[in-house]
Formats: sequence, structure tokens, C-alpha cells
Amino acid sequence: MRTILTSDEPYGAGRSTPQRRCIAAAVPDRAFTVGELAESVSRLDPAIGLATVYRAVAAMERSGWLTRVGEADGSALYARCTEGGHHHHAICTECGRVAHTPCPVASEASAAAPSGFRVTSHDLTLYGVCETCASPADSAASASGDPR
Amino acid sequence: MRTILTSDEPYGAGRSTPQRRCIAAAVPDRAFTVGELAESVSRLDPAIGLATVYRAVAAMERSGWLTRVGEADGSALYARCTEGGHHHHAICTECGRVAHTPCPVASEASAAAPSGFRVTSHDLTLYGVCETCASPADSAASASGDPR
DNA sequence: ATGGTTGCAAATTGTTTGCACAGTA
DNA sequence: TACTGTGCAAACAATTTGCAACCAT
Repeated sequence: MRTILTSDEPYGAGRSTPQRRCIAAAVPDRAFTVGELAESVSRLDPAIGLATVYRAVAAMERSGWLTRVGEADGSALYARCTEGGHHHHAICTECGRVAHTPCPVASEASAAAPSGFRVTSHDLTLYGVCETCASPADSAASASGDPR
Repeated sequence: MRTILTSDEPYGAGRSTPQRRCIAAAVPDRAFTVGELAESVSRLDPAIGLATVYRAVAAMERSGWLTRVGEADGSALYARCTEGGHHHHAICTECGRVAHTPCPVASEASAAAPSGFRVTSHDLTLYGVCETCASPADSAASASGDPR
């Protein structure tokens, strides 16, 4: 259902406009909120409005180029996710790096759920500290602002 | 950490006022949003304001009498949860009934998480249809409005 | 030309907070 | 009496939407 996209097609849906190209270029390699992305975008081109970023993120998510991976405080967290298939995300609370993790629910929780309860969907997100951020000597790890 | 409370102490913290007693009485035996609760409360006593309900829910949650069990659309879902220990919730999308389910994460996902990633917390909520709502002949099952 | 895209501002929604007053302990 | 709780309205933050001008196709 999700297509692997090349860097030439930022998000295989909709038109390619300078704004969207700029927004796609500003997408970091970690989890981020739309607000954070808008801030980066604003540094590249102050004329691009917040609403445009929101709409672009929606389009990117619709096409599968971006995935909603969780939420920090009151805002949604997004990240690039080229992985296919059903899986979950492990988000480092220090630097925002996102790792994939297999789904333990299908086998365990479904069976563990109350008898008669048919699980139709579930949400699972792991929060923690990644290996890089755990290394004491690694102070240069935390790229920019951290989610949560 | 969580105390088992008797029905005499709606939420073992703070004062007992007519409003809070009313709000506690309006808490349904299923998952609900603060908005839904406020509506029920309003039927019992139209003079009670929305802010008061929010503050009461916050107090109830603080004392452990209520637990945040998930979220529907943009709003938080709460429910009474007397269970102790670490566990998760299975919420019926038809009637809102909440069931407890053991946590499959500690054992599975942590081990499955990328090496070096130290999981500090996680969120897991199962959505589905409960046994009662699955029974075709059971139309009287869905109590009132349903979450989600 | 045609319909998706953008900016801006205004509107929504869920939730919180400031303040003066009322009521519990 | 000393606070905590209440009501109401205003404040807030995240996100969405209406609309007119624009521009990629």
C-alpha cells in the first residue's frame, strides 16, 4: 500500500511547487511536530505560511511519504517512514530519532485481551533513549530541538 | 501507588462539594470524554460549568479514581479504573466499555526494540468490539453515545 | 484554461486560567 | 478564618478553513 519513493518525488501526490519542495527539504531525519517543521521552513523562506506547511504535511502523509508516529504534548509527531508492513515506532526522547520495532500486539495482546473482544486496531509507541544519546561522551548527538 | 477507594470517597482528594458529588455521580461505567461527562452533569444540574467539570476530572485523575485510557478524535478518554499495577485498556468502539489487558510490551517489544534503545515508557491501547456489541441480537447494548 | 496551491486571517475545538465570590473544613 | 472550589469569560494552542490571487500542468 505504501510505495517506496525516490528523492525526486517528494511525495508522489499533488503538484510540485517551490513551497512544497522547500518544505520537503526541511523535513528532518527524526520525529518532528508541524510547528518545528514550519520553523525550519520559515528559516529557508519566511514567506511560507503555517497553513501551507500543515497542508503539505497532510499531503505527504496521505501519500505515505510521511507517517504520524506519535504525539508530544498536544501536537502530533511525524517522521519519514519508508518501512512497509505493520510495525511500530521507538522514539528517542532526547534526539527524536525514530526506530522501527515489530508489533507485539497481534500475537500477545489480542490473545490476552478479554475473551470475545475483537481487536480492530491498536496504538503502540515506545518512548525511550536511543543508543547514541545514552553514550555519556556523545554530547553532539542531540541534533536540534527534541520532541516531548 | 493507586488506592482502592470506597464509593463514599468519590476521589480521596480535595473537598466534597455538591458539584463534585454530582459530577462523580454522572461518571458512566465506560470510557467518556470530558465533554460527554459535562453534558450528563448539565442534565443533573445546568448550573455546573464546563471548567468545573474539567477541574473535577483533573482532581479525580490525580487521586487515581479516574484514569486517562486513550483518546477519541481530539479529546482525551477517561474511565474509572480500579485495577492496580501496569496494564492497558481495550476500549469498545461501539459502546465504550473498557476492559483491562495485560501489557505485552515489557517482555516482547522491549526485547524487540533496536539494540541499545532503552524503553522508558510506552502507550498501548486496543480498540475493537466487545463481546456484547458483537452479538447481533444485542441492540440494547450500546448504552449512550459511543467514543470515537 | 483549469484546478490544485498559497497566504492571510478568521474560525474551530479541546482545555486552561484569571478573578471575584461562595462554601467547606 | 483560611483556603479550596465554582462560574464565567477570556486566553490558549494546535489545527482547519474560507477566499481571492496564483501558478503548475
